[in-house]
Amino acid sequence: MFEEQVMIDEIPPPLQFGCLESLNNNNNNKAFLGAIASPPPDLVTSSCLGAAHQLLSLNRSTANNSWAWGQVTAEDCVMMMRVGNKRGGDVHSHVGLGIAAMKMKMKKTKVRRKVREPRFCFKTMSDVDVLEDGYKWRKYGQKVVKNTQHPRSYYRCTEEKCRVKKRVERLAEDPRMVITTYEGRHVHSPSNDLQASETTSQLTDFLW
DNA sequence: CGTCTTTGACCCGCGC
DNA sequence: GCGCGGGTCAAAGACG
Repeated sequence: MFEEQVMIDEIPPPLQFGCLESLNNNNNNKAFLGAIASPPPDLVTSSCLGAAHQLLSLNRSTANNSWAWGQVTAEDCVMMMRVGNKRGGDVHSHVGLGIAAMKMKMKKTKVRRKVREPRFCFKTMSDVDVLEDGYKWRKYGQKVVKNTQHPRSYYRCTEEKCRVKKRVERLAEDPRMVITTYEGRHVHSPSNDLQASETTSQLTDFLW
């Protein structure tokens, strides 16, 4: 689940993060999650500035269907995330939330490295592959990945100038689980009515 | 007719 | 250098 992106030479102390919002998705078939925490200062000043706040981690609390405060390790600096879900009739239940732990590696030598967009992923149990997240996506590719039975789909945000992408694939071990990986950050607000109808839409500014 | 999906080809990074 | 595999492109087709 964790994606190795870049490494950190110095391991900062664990960071605290908290849940910004949590709704039971039985509530009108909508569920939003959000979490935020500060990136390690040394990352912000690094040449990997864009990636300094892309580390995500979230732990599900026990039985009350909410997202609890948790501790982020050096690898798991949480900035923010948002998971939207609005599809009448479809059954989605967020049973787990993964992290694309963006680990920054600041090599002492000058190694040219492709700058990667912020990226995170999460796992959702769902009948449908593409979860409604408030943004409009255009599919631009599909690929069968080795050692998996299910193809991986590639989507790009349809908004002009927005370069956010997402990958959607099903877990090989459990086809009921959908793994969605977002890459990049939206430069605009969600496009559909999901946000407008959301009672806690004031959080949207925080979230992508 | 415009928009979106499909799908084979192509590109490129990485490991050997 | 070569082959493999993941990611992207783009033409063609489907659909509303």
